[in-house]
Amino acid sequence: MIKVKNNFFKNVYKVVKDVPFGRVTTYGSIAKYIGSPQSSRMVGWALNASHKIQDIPAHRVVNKIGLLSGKHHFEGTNLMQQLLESEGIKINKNQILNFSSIFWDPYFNLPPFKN
DNA sequence: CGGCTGACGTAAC
DNA sequence: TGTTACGCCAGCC
Repeated sequence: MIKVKNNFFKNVYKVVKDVPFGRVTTYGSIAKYIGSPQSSRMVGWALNASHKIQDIPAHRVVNKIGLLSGKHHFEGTNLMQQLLESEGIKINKNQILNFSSIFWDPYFNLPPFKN
C-alpha cells in the first residue's frame, strides 16, 4: 500500500502551504524540491488544480525571474498582485521587486524531500 | 488509444 | 543577446 503516486500534487501543496507570510517561491524550486527539476510546468498545473481544493497561497508562487506569470489565472486582473502587496511585497509591472530578498527556497527551509 | 495543452526552465543556436 | 526548441507529467478531447 505504498501508493506513492499523488505525491507530486501533494508535495506541491505542502510546500506552497509552508511558504511563510510575505515570502514567495518559484515553480522551479518546488519542482526541484519534490524531485522533478524539469517538471516545473507540473507545479503550475498542480496549483491550478489547487484552486478548487483548498487554501493554497498560489499567489506566493511565481516564476524564476519573479514575474507574476500566473496572475492571469486569478480572478480579476490584479488579485494576485494585491494579495502579494497586502503581504508587504512590492510589485511593478507584474515584476516582484527585491525578489531575491523575499524569495523563499524550500531547499533551505524544508527537510530534503520527505514524504 | 493518440495527440494536444499547460501558472516553467534550461539548453542550444 | 534574443529567439527557438525540448523535456516533463497529468488531464482532457
